[in-house]
Amino acid sequence: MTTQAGDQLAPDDLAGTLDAAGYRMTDARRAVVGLIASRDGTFDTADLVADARRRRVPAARATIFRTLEILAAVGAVERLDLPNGEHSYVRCDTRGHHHHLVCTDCQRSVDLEELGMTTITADVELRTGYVIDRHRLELFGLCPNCQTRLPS
Amino acid sequence: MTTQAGDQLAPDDLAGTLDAAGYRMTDARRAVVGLIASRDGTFDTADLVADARRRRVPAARATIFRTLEILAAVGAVERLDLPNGEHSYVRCDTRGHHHHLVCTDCQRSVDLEELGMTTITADVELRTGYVIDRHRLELFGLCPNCQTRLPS
DNA sequence: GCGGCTGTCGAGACTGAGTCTCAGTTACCT
DNA sequence: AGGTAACTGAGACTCAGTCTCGACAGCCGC
Repeated sequence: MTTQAGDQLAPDDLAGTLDAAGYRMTDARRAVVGLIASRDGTFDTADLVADARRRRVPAARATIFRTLEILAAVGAVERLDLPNGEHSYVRCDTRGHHHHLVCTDCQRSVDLEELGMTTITADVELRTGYVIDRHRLELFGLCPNCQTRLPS
Repeated sequence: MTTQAGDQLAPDDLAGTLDAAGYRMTDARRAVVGLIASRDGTFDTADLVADARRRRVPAARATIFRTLEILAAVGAVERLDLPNGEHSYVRCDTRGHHHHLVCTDCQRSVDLEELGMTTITADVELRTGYVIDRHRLELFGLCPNCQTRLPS
């Protein structure tokens, strides 16, 4: 049910996913996927651009943005908004509807499936008359590691 | 428990809130609060800037941004991220922890208190070992009005 | 294996939300 | 009423994200 942030967005799977969705597997895309795979936790576009430059990976800024957009579209990556207002991305190790629990210290993230939100949304629909078709839930806290590392 | 988006952020209450928090009540701030009060549903900074210009309200762009920041700090307004990635603000008719349910068509918003998230977060803590100290939950759907207005 | 069609790429210009600066103004305390 | 610190407006600035366009390279059919 939960997936550790370590096991992976296998680049090969992704190639298949992109292919199936009608996208070409190019060097630049492979490179960006590689950069993302080597990241732990959340990251933003500036991180990737810096990584690409540092590792002399062939991927221009615009391409990184474009690839991220595609990866988000196929659900390999998700855009999220940190509590501080910045927004960043996380790898999704899970496909389909899920949520993210992000460590506010080390940024490491865990995917969470099925949290019983349907009960809550049904209740809200009943109370308000709205028909709910989408929700965004993000959880933030300290991961076990950071808890021991940072004795509050 | 739910609060209709119609009854208000009374400007006077707000003056009190700002005062208590050590902020001065200036013409510009009163003006911005007025603009927000006359808005229904979510809005973004561009909306307010346009309103201010149209209504010849004395509030410069920078001041609108600054005031919005303060109002968010005192909880009179909340910044949220629409499903389309844009981000905007909503008036909070409720103080303290609550969530927003936003109509994806007319943008009208309803405040929701206590949705039983503690059960969920406790469960997640148990499963993951994280200590959760914050979450963001936003619900999107069609309000009763728009449901009848837009026979799908 | 080889064109050719088309999707993609890189580089850099562009856009626009949000921030910052600074000199002038104003709310509020005494 | 006067002093002071908070606030304001105007406009310069920043920087994430988008767009453009000529060059390039996957991938399909032959």
